Amino acid sequence: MHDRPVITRFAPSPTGHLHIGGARTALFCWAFARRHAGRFLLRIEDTDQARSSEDAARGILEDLAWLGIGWDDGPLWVDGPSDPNVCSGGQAVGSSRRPAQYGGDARGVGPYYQSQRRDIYEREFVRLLEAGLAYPAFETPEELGAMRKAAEAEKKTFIYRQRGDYDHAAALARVRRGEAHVLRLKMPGQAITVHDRVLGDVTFPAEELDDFVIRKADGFPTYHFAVVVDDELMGVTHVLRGQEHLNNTPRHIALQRALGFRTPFYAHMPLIFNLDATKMSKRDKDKAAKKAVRDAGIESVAGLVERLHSTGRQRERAVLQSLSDADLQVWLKDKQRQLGREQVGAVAAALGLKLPEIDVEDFRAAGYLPEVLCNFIALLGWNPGERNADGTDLERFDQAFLASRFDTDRIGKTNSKFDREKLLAFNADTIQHGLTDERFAGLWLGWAERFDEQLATWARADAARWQVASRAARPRTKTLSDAREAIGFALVPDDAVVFDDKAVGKVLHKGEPSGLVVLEGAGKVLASVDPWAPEAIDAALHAFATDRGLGMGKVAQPLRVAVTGGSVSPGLGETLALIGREGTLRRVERCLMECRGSVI
RNA sequence: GGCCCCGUCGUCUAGCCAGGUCCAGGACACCAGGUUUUCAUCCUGGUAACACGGGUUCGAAUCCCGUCGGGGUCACCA
Repeated sequence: MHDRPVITRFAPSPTGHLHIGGARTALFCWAFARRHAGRFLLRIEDTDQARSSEDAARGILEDLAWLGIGWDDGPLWVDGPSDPNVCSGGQAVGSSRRPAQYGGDARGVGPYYQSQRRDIYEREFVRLLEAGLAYPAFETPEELGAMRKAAEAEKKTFIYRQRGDYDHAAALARVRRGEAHVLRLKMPGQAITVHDRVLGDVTFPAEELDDFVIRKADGFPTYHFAVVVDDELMGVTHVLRGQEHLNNTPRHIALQRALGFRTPFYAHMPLIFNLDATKMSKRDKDKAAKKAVRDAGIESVAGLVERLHSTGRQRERAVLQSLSDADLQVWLKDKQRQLGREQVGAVAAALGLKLPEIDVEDFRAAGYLPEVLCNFIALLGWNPGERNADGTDLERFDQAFLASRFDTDRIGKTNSKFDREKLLAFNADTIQHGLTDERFAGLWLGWAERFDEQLATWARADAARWQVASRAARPRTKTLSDAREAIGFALVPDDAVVFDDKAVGKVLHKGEPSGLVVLEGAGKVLASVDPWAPEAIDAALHAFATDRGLGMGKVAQPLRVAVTGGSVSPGLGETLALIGREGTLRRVERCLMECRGSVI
């Protein structure tokens, strides 16, 4: 076993989007395989017929691909990320932006959907049954529930054991007659020790181990069974998974022994929680949205749509309108009731609410960069233990670094809390110091095309302007989604600029000469600036300021207020360039009129 | 409740396995200054932790035991 090539696997169940915790598990499995020149395998555990869906499976593949966590074996993925500028880590597809291709069945150990492997499981069930290592059990769920309750009444944990009068031949006969039944594994009655690479040896006493179900009444294998069989058949050597699985491991080992399989190496990773120590759950988003609607005192769909109107988002609008007032009421009153993902998103958009990010898709929509997200989650439970040249701890790294250093020996044992502030700082740092303007422009556009149609349209209308916008927004941007705020003034029609009273009072009406006087003079200078580009505009304005013996602030702020309505914007040259000469002059003119007309 | 895991600044962590160089280092956040045409960036400085109690030892954040605290798990879900 020690000389077998390393094979790790990530095995999500397709019941929803990829959770950030799952992403870390996948990343670690991927990194471990890379580090040991092995293979990383992806398997879809869809043995729960009721909850699994093909859509969810596809979504998970896409999330992984976006993160740059490519898999060697598994479902084929050739579409590639829909975002042409997406960063890819690890087995990078390179700067040529070819579509990524992951998966396939080079070793011939597929299929990788468990629902397609039922004949394989069946063979193994028969083996166990014939060897007397597994047996049919006929209790109904109701009966089991009663037994559990009875045990509880005695303050004991219910442990299922084979009945003393169990008769294998008779049981098999009942099965042949077609009686509903499950299959259970006969536990060996001895303590089982898990040799864990993170936690060390962990021993579970025999009394704690029950004869658990390995095949459900519907004929599907349980998770325990499928995972053990598939890991063996697919050659998995190292199982890295969350600590919540530790208690399952003795069962898996018992199963491996019964089936004559090898036991892989195990490494159970600590868990990730919210900052407030609650579990990171999809419900968090629904909760936040519900609270916001209640706090805003909104009771009808129309009330929500009205809020949305000002921001002009068509998609969210349609989503909201698909809701009825009755739906909304029921949702508001019932704590348990949850809205769909799209609906929650639309509600948040209407209220200008930032939803807590839980799934990979949430972080993507919020404008986090995939390589930053990977960097950050890698640090939750793992640390390279190296220093930078300046003596600080090395904590910023890319996937290539992870792939070259990652191992189980530096995985920590303690659970961690997900600090979004630090993630945000990482993201901001990468955007501001780790990207060129060109690359940022591409990433931002890719993001807009997926999440902000209005911005994307504006971007496509004028490529040169988009370059300026990117240059202006990048230094003030922490996530791709807030870059828009930095240049939002440019998307507003010239006559719709709203002048902030405070700003007007402070920079236009005060001073000697007053802001308005300076503004008028600056406007005249601007009329003849050529070319209309940031550098030329800045140069002209500096000359103007020097000429009048004014500090730059005295010139910049009145202009800023005149063209954006407020006192905050990117550099003045960029700000004016984005608005255009015509727009700038019109805005200055309009400001002069309005503010002189209403002298305070 | 049974079983299992864990316990260093508010948060992520380095240090622990091979006890002294640790009155505990870094990062994020926070606070105070500085640079700057606004904002952001950037620079400088600061506050802040070995859960508690016993051992072992010349010496313990590091080893042992106990207490307390947190988490996981107890399904025909994965």
